[in-house]
Amino acid sequence: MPAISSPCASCNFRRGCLPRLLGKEHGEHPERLVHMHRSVRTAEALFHEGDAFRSVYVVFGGSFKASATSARAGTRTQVTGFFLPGEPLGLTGFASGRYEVSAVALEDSSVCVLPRARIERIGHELPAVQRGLHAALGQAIVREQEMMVLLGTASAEQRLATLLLDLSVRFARHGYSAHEFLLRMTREDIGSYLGISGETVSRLFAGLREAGVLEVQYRRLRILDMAALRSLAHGARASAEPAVAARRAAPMEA
Amino acid sequence: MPAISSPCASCNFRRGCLPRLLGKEHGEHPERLVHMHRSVRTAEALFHEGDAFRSVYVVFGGSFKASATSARAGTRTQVTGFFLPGEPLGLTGFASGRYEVSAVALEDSSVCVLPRARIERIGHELPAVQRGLHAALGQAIVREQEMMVLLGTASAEQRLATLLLDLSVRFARHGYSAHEFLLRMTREDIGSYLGISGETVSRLFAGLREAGVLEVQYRRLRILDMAALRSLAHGARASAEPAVAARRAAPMEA
DNA sequence: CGATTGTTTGAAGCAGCTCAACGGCCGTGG
DNA sequence: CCACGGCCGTTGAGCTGCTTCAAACAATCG
Repeated sequence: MPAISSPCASCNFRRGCLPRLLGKEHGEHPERLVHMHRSVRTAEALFHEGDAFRSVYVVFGGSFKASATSARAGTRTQVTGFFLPGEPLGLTGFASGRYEVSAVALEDSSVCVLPRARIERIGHELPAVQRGLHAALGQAIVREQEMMVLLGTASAEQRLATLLLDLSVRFARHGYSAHEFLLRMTREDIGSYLGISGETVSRLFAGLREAGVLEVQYRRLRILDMAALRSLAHGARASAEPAVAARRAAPMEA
Repeated sequence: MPAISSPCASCNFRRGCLPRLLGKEHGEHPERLVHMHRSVRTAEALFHEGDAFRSVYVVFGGSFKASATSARAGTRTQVTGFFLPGEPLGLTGFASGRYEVSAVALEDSSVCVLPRARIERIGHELPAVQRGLHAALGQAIVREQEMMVLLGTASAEQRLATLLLDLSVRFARHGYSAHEFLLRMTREDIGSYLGISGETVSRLFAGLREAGVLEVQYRRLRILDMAALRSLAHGARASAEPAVAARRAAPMEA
C-alpha cells in the first residue's frame, strides 16, 4: 500500500467530500488529513467489528455496507448503513477505540485514510476542523435517529421508499443521476438494513413496478414517479394505478 | 435562574457523571464546564426539537424522555431514549446547531448545564476533555446503532427484555437497585421507544409476570429472575414455568 | 459451461396491530 | 376529606402485514 503524497490535489470530490467533513468554510488543506488511499475489492472488509480504531475513512470510489452484531441483544446481525463516495466510515471508533461495525465493499472500491492522530492534532490546531468533526459525529447521530424512527414506526413499503429516496439524493449529490442507478447490495442486504426479509423487498419492488412508480430489474433501478415515491415514504398506500399514485402526492385528490 | 458558582463540589455523581463524560482519567475540574443547574417539572420540556443548540445537559436528578419527529419520513414521532441521572442530553445539537429531539421530564427533575462555548474552549485547552467529548458522541452513535439492530431484528418480547435489562444496569450504575425500580414512563412511551404498541407492552408484562420473571404493578417493577430475562433478551421464548425460564439462562445447570 | 449465488413468486401461518370496553389510580375541586 | 373526571393500564377479539418455507429461474463467475 504505497502512500500517496498529495492525493487530494487531483480529487474531484473536493467540493463534497473532505471540506464538508472537516472545516468546510475555512479552505483547509485536505491533504494534511489524508494519509493515503487504500483499495478494497468486492466483498472484502475495510475493517472488522472489534478492530482497533486507527483511522476514519472516506469513500473515494465505489461503495460499502456496514454491519453490526449487537452484543447486548444476542447474536443478531444487521446491515446498519450503506456508504457512497464522499461519505465517512468508521466514526464509531471514537467511542471505545474499536470499530463497532464491519465495513465491507459492495464493489471494487477505494477510500481516503484519515488517521485518528492526525485528525486530533490538526483539530487541536484548527477549531474549524474540530467543529467539522463534531458536526460529522452529530450528523451520524441524527441519521441513526431517523433510522430508529423509520424502523420503529414505518411499514415495509414506507421503509423501502424512504431508502430509495435517500439513495437518490445521495447519488445526485455526487453528480450521478437521481433517477437511475445501480443497487450494489443484495435484496437481503436491503432487507436487513430495513428490518424486513429479502423476499418482502422483492415483493415490494414488484408492487412498485406494477404501480408504475419505478422500473427495476435485478440491480438496475429507475425511478419513474418521484412524487409518488415521496408520498409513499410519507405514508400513502401503493396502488396499481400510476395516475392515482402520482395524484396522491397532493392531498386533494378525487 | 441563578448561576451556581461551584455546583460540582457537593455533587454526588462526581464518580459517574462528568468525569465519565469529559476527561475521566485526568482529574479535570467539572465546575469549569458546568454553568449552572436548571429545574424542569414533570411533563415540561428541557428543550424542543429545532431549538438553537446552546448547551449540552447532564441529568442531575430525575429522568427524561427524548422524542424525535422524522422530517425525512413523514410525521412519525417516536421516543428515542430515556435519560437517567448522569447521562448526557442534547449531544445531537453538534450536527446542525439545533436540537434534533425534544427532551421532556418524566418527573420533577434537574440538570447540569454545559454551554457549548465552554465545552469547545476547554476542549481546545485540554485534549483529554476533547477526547472525552468525542467518546461521548461515539457512544451515542453506538447506543443508537444497537437500538437500530434491536428494532430491526428482535421480537417484541426481546425488545422489552432488553430495555428492562438496560434500565437495570443504568440504575445500578448510579447506586439504585438493579432489581427493583419505578418505570417513570407510560406503557405508550415504552411501546413507542421499542416500536410496538402500548397494548403489546402491557400484554408482555402480563406474560413475564406469569412466567415468574418479574413482578409488575403499574409503574413499580421488580425483576425476580435476571437470568431468565437475559436469556429472553437473547432470543429464548417466554414460558409459564419459572423453573424452565431460569434453566434457560445457563444450559448446563441442574 | 457448470456451479454458486441472488431473485422471484407462491402458500400457509402467526406476531403484533387496531378497535373496543372496562377498571383502577390520581389529581382536582367541592 | 371525599367525590368526580380524566388518564393510564389491562384484557379480549378479529384482522392483516409480514415471515417462513419452498421451488423455480436468472445472472454471474471461475
